[in-house]
Amino acid sequence: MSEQIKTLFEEHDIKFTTARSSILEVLKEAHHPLNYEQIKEKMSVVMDKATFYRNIAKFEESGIVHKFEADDRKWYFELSSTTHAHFICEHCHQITCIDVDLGKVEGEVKSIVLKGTCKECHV
Amino acid sequence: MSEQIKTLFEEHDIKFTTARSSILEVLKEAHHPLNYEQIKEKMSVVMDKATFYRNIAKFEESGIVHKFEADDRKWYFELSSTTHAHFICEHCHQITCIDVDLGKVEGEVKSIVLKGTCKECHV
DNA sequence: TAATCAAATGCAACTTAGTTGTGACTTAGA
DNA sequence: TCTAAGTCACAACTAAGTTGCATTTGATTA
Repeated sequence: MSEQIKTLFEEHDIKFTTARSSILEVLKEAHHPLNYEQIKEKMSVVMDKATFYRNIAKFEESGIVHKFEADDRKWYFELSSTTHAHFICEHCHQITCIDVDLGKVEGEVKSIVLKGTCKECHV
Repeated sequence: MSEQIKTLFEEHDIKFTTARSSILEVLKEAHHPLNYEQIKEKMSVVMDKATFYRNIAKFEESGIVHKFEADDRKWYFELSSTTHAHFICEHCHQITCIDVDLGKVEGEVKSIVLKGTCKECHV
């Protein structure tokens, strides 16, 4: 387990378990949001989906992980970082992180999701 | 039925039915996106959810209606108009339409969803 | 190191928005 | 009015995510 992840557990007063570190390990390696299925495939340990979702909920509560819905009725997860936008292509379903300048928006924005056709799929 | 809706059916070569006009009537009156339950409540006729979703699918195909997922695992529908953003408050779950200036984004953007805390809920 | 106990896990059953198959019924057009 | 193509209601289904509960695990204390 990486030092970075160990520190996350300590900072947020979360009990260490192999299941939890395995989830965070995957999210740390990925550089874009992943859903349950994708994370499951990459994880080194096998765990029940109930365990997965409960741990994700814990991470969310602590602000370690951020989640959002794409257009496929699935939750996508990523390690929290500065607020940035996600572009979801309706054709290839690829999710990419992008920087956008919103200008002024009233209220506090926590997530931004754009949908459409990415430049690869756009004719 | 309003002339506007009658015209929509003709323009898009969609067969007229009471179920269909009832759905569009509700969407026309609403000035923000609604989900199935909300539309059902407001509709003057009773229809099966299968009928509802199949008709919505038809409208989408024709580009009359636009849909997106909020953060509650439900689809929200509205009449298509110029591309604008939706702000979903994580506290009061109110969905509001807002104008944002995205600057340059590669690809073609069809929908923009912002989530966070609206100014009413923000302390 | 062993005992303790709150917290985490696995399993199975459940929830629910949305989807699909099918036979009966409408609608538009001749 | 008659007919074919399309639409409808009903019921059964799908699947991501949730919940209850008995068992296991890991941080803490002795």
